Parts: sequence; C-alpha cells; structure tokens
Amino acid sequence: MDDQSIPLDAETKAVEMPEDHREELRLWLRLLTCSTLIEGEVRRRLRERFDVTLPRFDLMAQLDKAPEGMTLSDLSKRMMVSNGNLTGLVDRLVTSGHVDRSVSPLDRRAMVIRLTESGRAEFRAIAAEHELWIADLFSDLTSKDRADLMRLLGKTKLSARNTIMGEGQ
Amino acid sequence: MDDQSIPLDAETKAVEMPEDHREELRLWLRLLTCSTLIEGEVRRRLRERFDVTLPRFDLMAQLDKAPEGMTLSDLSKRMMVSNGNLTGLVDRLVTSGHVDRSVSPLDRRAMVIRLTESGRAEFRAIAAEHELWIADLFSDLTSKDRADLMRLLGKTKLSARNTIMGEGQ
DNA sequence: AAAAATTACTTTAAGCTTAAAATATATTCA
DNA sequence: TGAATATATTTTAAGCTTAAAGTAATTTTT
Repeated sequence: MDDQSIPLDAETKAVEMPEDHREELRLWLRLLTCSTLIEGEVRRRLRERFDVTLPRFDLMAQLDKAPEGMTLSDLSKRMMVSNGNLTGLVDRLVTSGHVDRSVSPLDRRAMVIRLTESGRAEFRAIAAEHELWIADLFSDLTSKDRADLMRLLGKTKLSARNTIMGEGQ
Repeated sequence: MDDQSIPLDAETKAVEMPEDHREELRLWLRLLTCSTLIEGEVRRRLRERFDVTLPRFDLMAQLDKAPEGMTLSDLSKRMMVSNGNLTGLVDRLVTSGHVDRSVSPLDRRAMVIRLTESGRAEFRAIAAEHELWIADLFSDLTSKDRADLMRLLGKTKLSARNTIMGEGQ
C-alpha cells in the first residue's frame, strides 16, 4: 500500500520481505496498558474503600441488571469467564450474604443466582462511587475524544470478533 | 460545560442533580471488553500452538529487549505486576530452562534474570507468529483508524496516570 | 420409548495474582 | 561508626482463573 521499495514478485516478497506489523503490536500493547492501569486502580480502590474484589463487583453488576436473577451459564457468557470460575465466585458471595442460589423451577440442572436485598443495596452504593472514579480516570479526554474512542473501540471489537469467530467454527 | 438546564446553585445541584457519568462508564466497559477479548484469544493460541502461558510470554518479551538481563524489580515495574508474583513466574521459567537467575555482582540483594539461548530462540519463534495474530485481530481497522486509536489511547493513558498519581502521593 | 447427544453445573489440578509479613542487604544520617 | 531507614526479594495466605474430567438432567434421534 504505502510500500515505496523496489517491486518484487509475490513469492520473493513473502520470503524476504515479510510484512511488518509492529504498528499493530504497539497499538495492542497500548490498549493493554490502558486497560491494566485502570483495572488495577479500580481493584485497589474497591478493596480499600469497600473490601470487595473486582470479580465480585462485576458479578453483582450483572445481577443488578436482572431482577429475576440469572443462571450460571448466562453469567458465564456475559462476563466472559468459565463456568467453573463462577461456581467458586458465587459460593463466596452466598457465604457473604450478597447473593442467593436456587434450582431453577424450569430446569433442574440450572441454578438461578439473585442479589439479596442487602447485596443490592451494597452494590448500588459501591457502583455510585465507582462511576465517579471512572469519570475521573477519563477526565482529560474531551467529549469528542470519548465519542471517537468509543467508535474506534467498537470497530476493534468487531474486528477481533470476526477473526476469533472466523476460524474456530 | 454543555449543561443547558436551568441554573441551580452549587449545593442544590450537587444534591439533586449529580452529574451523570454513564458515558464514561460505557467507554470503560468497551475498552475492557476489547482488551479481554483479544487477551483471551492470545492466551488460547499461545497455549494451543506453543504450550506457553501469556505471563511467561510477557516476561520473556521483556527479557528479549534486555540482553544483559533485568532485575526482578525492573521486571516488576515494566510488567506492572507484584514482586511476589514474579518470584514464582521466574521459578517456573528457570525450571523449564527458558531463563536463568543469578545474584547481581553490584548488589547482593538483587537477582538478575536473563533469557537462556534456547529460551531466546523459542521466544522469537513465538513472537513472530504472535505479531501476525495481533495484526489479524486489528485487520478491519484502517491505517487512519489505528493512528487515531493510538493517539486517543495515549491520551487515556496520561489521563489515568494523572488521576492515579495525583492523590496517592 | 430407548439410545445418543447436548446442556448445566461442579470438581480437580495447576498456575496466576495480590497484599502483607518476613528476611537480607544497602544507604543515609546523626 | 552505629542506628535508622530504605530497598530487593521471598514467603504466606487467600482468592481468581482456566481446561479438562466428571455428574446429572434435558433434548433429540432412531
């Protein structure tokens, strides 16, 4: 495309001049750095201010959007984590009284997980503050920056999904 | 800023009209989704194709850039993970023959970690393929998209760092 | 309906991750 | 110098995470 070198036939080029993808690599590393940086800070504050972990907060956030509860499989898909992971996470949240677990009346294999009343109240208090933290972390971006970034990340998500879905099955 | 509502005094506004930051929250969730999606796919391929984990690959990537080796603390800062984490990670890479560990001649507290010859060769083979995966995952973005995204993520990184550094100390 | 396949979840083994406490060495300063 | 402080690393305890194997219930196929 913007290759200004002397033309070579395709085969020679493939062997001697493999395309350079360092630009994409740098982009990926920067994306990962942003994500790690923000995630680490959010984890730290959740622990310090509310003595809660990020996975527990994430799980409660999903449940808060589903007043009737969700099955483990629903949670697994939404949160992009394994089923086995959720079993233990839910165990601990049941023990701490934030959620409850019951067998689905429709399907005896399925467990329905719901926030308890106190779990919901606690989650909402945390979520309100969490939202301010996030706003603060992104506060140097203009409104246009945020809109542009949103759009480009949307495109990135689709691009990645295409690649991932494309070959797996 | 772009608030076109009827003016209210500061106190009333703070109580009755807390600012809404759902936009920033959505932006953060989308950033996290992109990162999780790509990272998960990279993990999966590293394991399937090369039987290596992402943390081990990341550690070797840092060492590949430092032919004289790095101390645990250097690695810790670069990789943004705890020292204790690295102790175990390095243990396993020493066992598998990818890196070696020796006491620094300058400071008897410090451990210098280096890639072994075979570790370096293996890393480079993996890195070459890894670079293609990343290019593929971002392939639906135009060259301009990538440049814009790079710039906006740079701004995001600075914004987050400002907030994080600003209050801690 | 019986067999086969699928789906929902749990268990297990291994590794990753952190914070906090402990150990050892180096540096600063009174 | 000697005491206090700081730095580099390891250890520990707890929790997160996954893949793979196992169990149980449901759905599909024959």
